[in-house]
Amino acid sequence: MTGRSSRAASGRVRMLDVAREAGVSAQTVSRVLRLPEKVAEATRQRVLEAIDKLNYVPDLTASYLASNRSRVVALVLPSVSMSIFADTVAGLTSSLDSAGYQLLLAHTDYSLDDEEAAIRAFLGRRPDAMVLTGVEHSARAEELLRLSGIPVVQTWALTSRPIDMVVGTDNVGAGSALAEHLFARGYRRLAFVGNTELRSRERRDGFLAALRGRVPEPAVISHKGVTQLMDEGAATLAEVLERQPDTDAIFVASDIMAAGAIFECHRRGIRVPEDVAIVGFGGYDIARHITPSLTTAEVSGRRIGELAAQLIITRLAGEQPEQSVIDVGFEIVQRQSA
Amino acid sequence: MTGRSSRAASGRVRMLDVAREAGVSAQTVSRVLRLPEKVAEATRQRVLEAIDKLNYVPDLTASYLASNRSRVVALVLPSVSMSIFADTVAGLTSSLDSAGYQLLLAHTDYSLDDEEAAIRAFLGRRPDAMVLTGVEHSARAEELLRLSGIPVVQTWALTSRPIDMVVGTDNVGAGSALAEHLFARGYRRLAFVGNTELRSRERRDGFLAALRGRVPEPAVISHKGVTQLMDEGAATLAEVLERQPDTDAIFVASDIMAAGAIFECHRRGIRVPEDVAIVGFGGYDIARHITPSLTTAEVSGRRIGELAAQLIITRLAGEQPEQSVIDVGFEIVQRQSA
DNA sequence: GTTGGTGATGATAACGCTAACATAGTCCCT
DNA sequence: AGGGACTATGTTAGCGTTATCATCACCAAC
Repeated sequence: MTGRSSRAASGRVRMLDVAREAGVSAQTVSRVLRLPEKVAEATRQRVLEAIDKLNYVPDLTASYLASNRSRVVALVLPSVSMSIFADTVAGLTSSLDSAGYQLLLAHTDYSLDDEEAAIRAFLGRRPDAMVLTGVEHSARAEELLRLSGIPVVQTWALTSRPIDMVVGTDNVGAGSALAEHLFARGYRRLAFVGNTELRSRERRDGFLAALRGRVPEPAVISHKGVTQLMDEGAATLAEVLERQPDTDAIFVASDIMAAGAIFECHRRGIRVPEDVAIVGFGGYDIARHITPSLTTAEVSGRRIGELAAQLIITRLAGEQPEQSVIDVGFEIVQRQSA
Repeated sequence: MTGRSSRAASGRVRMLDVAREAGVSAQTVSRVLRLPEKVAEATRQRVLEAIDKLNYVPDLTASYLASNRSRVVALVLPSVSMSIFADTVAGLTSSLDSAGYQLLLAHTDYSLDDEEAAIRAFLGRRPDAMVLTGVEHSARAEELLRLSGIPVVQTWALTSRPIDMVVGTDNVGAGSALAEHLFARGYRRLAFVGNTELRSRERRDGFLAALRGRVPEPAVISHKGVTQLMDEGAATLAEVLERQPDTDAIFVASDIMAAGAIFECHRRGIRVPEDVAIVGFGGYDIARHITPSLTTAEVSGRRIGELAAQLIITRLAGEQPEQSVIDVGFEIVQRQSA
């Protein structure tokens, strides 16, 4: 048996093997897979049987090379301990799956350098589109994305000058809405707990701006950890109470951390909201379930994912979406904790 | 300008463009990328400058086609609302990233048919390895994986006959260990809450087997939902108490659901563990933080991910790992809830 | 000064697929 | 009966990379 006569060197079944089995050309097999309505019923059946018999799995890598469509969407997340982004991923995949796209995943550990590396590595896979978290990226990363020419969706935050498209919420607005909520309910000695990401900083800025001049300057605690959110919540609660013992309300920039803070209050015998009120951000399951239940700014992560998928699908179909900046909004949900 | 003379039809920068810019052949550019020590220092510098200047991003798709190595690892999870699997994903990616592999992700919604579809789609991307969750798969899926010839790691459960390799824990053993724990602490009117997956069924079987003949047959509640775990936990608690009002201890097959059950107890004024004791499985953050803290069987999801990555890397380096079945064990951690 | 080894680089032929064009057959209209 | 339109299928030529082998310059050893 010489050279490529049957199963090529790799030993894998190729389209040509299927074609021979079915007595047609490779192109017809390709058509059965991609444009079945263009192939006569009888031929199609024979080809499908051959595919089944030989356990043929088309090589999408080669398909990309020939057609320039990879049917892969790349997703860059800050962290894969993604309780926080799980809904977004779910919304994204459920929409993309049905359109035949697959998901390539990377995480950045909240570092712009790591993000650039991830984006660079992703571009080598020639994805049809890319989804990023946040709107803050290295200049080089933005340049590479622009040059790549693929649709790019930034998520969770908003910006008037997206790389391409953006689906998110107004973090500054959410921060000030929560500030107003706490102020209206009579809290005056406030504190903010968040991390160093842009989104968290925006919530802080909105929070502080809304309160400026009306209450004493709130304490601001910033933490860098990203993985053990509940632990961080517990630890920062302690820090807040040490730095500003008369604090009567805390805005914790994530529900998971806020839950950690509430649990720490339980352990210390601090009553929520009587001794200290707590509000969160996100709208995760635990906010509804925890006792006391958590007042929070709800954002639909799932909807962000779905809209991002929709934008991508529209663009890949060659159309222009109506808007390239979508604000999914937020809702202040009042519960027991504040 | 005719045909391929400079930037090909796609408009993208190819290796050949870099080669021309640097005054070398494409093969030399390829070598700079893959075997830099084989290229003279001066040449290498020129090539690197050209790459930088042209913003060249190598096409890994074409690279795969030529070299038969994709440097992609595919991961199939039951659900991407993956609070449960987040640690495994983290362990997996941190090990694989540094080895230069990228991660392709799909979810199955706990359906074997969906899993088969995901596996089939993945194989088309020609991953260098595949990681599955659980050890239960459709016959066709197993066949496709065997035929593909790539390393396959099944995770979280154990089996003596893996498709290829497996890293997990003894779910039956964990179930019976928790049963012994509850029995030793004097609980006699027991219940089990889990879902229909094999891993959950194994925990149930171990639990029931350990108790058989020693206590009245425990109530068994099975649920199918998979996304809103805390909601499920709350709902099934209600169901347990209705079906078997004198229940004094419940084994809930996942910490997240167990937390949901504890929260429901708070709401109903049921004291844990005085009125009803609760134990979970997993060892997630919330088990430590919730009040009362949750007694559970801890399994290191992160370690599962790391070991899976290690097995893959070993195999892709052409070596044979010492064991193809790795039991990461579990640890019964006693806390306040039982 | 020939031989042979070594190190750096280049030329060519795949890898498995699809786009684009080519061909042959069929049907219908005038 | 001839022409045009359409349908079903085949042929050819890449897509961007790397494996393999070839080439060439240089130097050491005899």
